[in-house]
Amino acid sequence: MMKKYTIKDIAELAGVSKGTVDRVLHKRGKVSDSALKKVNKVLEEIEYKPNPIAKSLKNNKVYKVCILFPQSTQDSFWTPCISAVEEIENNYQAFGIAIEQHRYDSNSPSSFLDQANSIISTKPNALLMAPLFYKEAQEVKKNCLEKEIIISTFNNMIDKNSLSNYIGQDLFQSGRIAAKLLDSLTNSGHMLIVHIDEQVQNATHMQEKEKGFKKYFEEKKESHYKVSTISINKEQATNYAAHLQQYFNSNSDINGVFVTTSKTYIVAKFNKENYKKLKIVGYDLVEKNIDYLQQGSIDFLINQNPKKQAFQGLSNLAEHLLFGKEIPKAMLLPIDIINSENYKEYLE
Amino acid sequence: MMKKYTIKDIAELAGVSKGTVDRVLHKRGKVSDSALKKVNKVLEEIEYKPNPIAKSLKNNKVYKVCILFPQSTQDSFWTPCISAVEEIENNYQAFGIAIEQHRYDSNSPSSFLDQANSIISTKPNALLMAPLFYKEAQEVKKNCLEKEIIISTFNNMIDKNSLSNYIGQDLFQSGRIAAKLLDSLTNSGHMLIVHIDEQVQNATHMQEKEKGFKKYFEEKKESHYKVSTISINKEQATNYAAHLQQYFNSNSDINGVFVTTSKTYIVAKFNKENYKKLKIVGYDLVEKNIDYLQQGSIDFLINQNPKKQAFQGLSNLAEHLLFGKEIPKAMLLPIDIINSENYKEYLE
DNA sequence: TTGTACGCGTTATCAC
DNA sequence: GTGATAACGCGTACAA
Repeated sequence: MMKKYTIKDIAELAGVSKGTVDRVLHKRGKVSDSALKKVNKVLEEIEYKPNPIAKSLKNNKVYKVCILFPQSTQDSFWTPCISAVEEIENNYQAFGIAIEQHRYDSNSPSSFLDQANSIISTKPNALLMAPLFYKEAQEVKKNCLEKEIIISTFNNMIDKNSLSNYIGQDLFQSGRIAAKLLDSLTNSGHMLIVHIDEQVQNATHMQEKEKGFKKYFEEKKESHYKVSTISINKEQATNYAAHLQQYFNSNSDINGVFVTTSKTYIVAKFNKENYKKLKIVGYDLVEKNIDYLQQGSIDFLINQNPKKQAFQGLSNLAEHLLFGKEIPKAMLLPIDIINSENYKEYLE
Repeated sequence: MMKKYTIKDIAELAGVSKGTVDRVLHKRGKVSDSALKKVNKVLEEIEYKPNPIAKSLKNNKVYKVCILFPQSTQDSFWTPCISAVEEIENNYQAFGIAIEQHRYDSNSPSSFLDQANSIISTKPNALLMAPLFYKEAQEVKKNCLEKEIIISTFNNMIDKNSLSNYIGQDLFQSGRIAAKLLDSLTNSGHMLIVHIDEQVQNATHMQEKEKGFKKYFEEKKESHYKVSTISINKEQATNYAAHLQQYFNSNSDINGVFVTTSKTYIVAKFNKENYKKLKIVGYDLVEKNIDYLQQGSIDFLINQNPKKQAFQGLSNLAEHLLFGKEIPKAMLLPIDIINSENYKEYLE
């Protein structure tokens, strides 16, 4: 409950003026040797931390932070990001942070680019985005740098040297986790990786997961494991069940399936209605997946936690703008393993 | 980037002085009808949010927040709390929050009480504690209330009606999670719950977990499951292996074990060296558990996340003291499922 | 090279 | 009832 040391205190202790202390602290020069020594002596004895509240008091402006991610009508994976925005607004609105939410069509690179450029033209202080399209994201990044808009990305990385304040998960490791889970669920040795219904833009995503998955089984020494991969794209989407049935008929030794996207429910539905022998591990707490998780048709889900990603990203930006905190170059969030009993707490 | 509305703005718009606006906003009375109407009219038109930074500027004091939890020499479960304290210090020291860390002997109720009372006598602004001892905790709580010290608890609850700002997990649900995990790992029907090496004070903890575990199997319809329970206390601790061997010899159908404490490694060690057929689910990311997790002798760990608990507790207190945010009466944190592939991100 | 005065938004006090 | 003013801690502009 003691008092905090302020510049004024230091000035009094050193027998100089506030201005002089300020010049010493900020190394602006124009200080006599004798004054410098006096101030430094005091600074050594006490521990001075500038008050960030007072610092930011002068900023009577509203910082505009924009967030850009896909529409959730197309993929409910993104829905939780909305509540992240709401929470951040509650926390930081009074401090002068205004969040603007923008969405784009996850099937249209040009929609992403248009939205991003329209945001940039309004000159926000910072932009947090989930960039599905690599090439377009590069351009957006360039435009932001030009206009001195701070840029952060979440869920999808746009450069490996992390120059864009990435918040997300280690996708390779995430594939390993899926492998370990299926390994503990099954005893047979034939696993299937299923890529469902995603566009080219997510290729890196799925590839990383696949690599991690395979790596796990390669490392297992007593390895009698076999890993196969199939991709199902939109064109075949009219009849998933027939497609899957056909595949499993000729590969009846498979009993573990790793679905690399949030469309896990498609395989779960097939398994529940037709096949009934698969152990399934997939991604994300979307409604349909949770249904099958509760019914026991999906064994585990891996939570990519889009809400936490967005929340962290916005937090980092707000704290930086308000209090000058450094933005971490890369934050790898934990990868949550979800089963029918612990999903609830992760939903909110 | 627009300007924020301040009291001064409102005063100008309403044609009154700042003081009058202040009296209206804080309902201090002593305002004429005409002035009241003018100010209220402006307030309806614009959206005014007081600036919490300016509010707290006047507080040129250091708030003292104490945290009290068991020594980690006795149980490394508590070690991560230290880094929670460090992170909070980094975040809030400059705002005028000082954290004081205190520890007690987890085997000694009187040590807990002594430490707590010694803390209280220094009159901190708030106390966050992990109270292992129910009776003593009641007394501590009473003493805090008398001295107007804000009290919060983490990891262990001291009242069910949540009058003490509890941060922790749903232990019943945590038992259900363990059950589901063992259910997916084994096919036989005999499960064993092992309570190891804990004192009476943790009885509630372990009972809740046991209840949840049993409930899960009761609910399973096609239930050919059997659940047994054993407790191993300190006296028998000299020879865990013999003790366990004896039990399993006469219950050889058991192949799933749920250990309700962080001493999970004891059963894992026995299994690795002597028995080799158990699937094991237990608690907490302590070093020995992680070793066995990596070796495959423990299948899953449930993370009670003491660091996050402590971090949340301290955050809540700091934000309350600095900016007047409300302290949640109860925060139930997610219950993390950990395997050999995802423990790393949860450690830091 | 140094000291002083002012502004930021809020609140409390004091004089009218 | 009301309005003017000081104070909080920091940065900065300006005068000495």
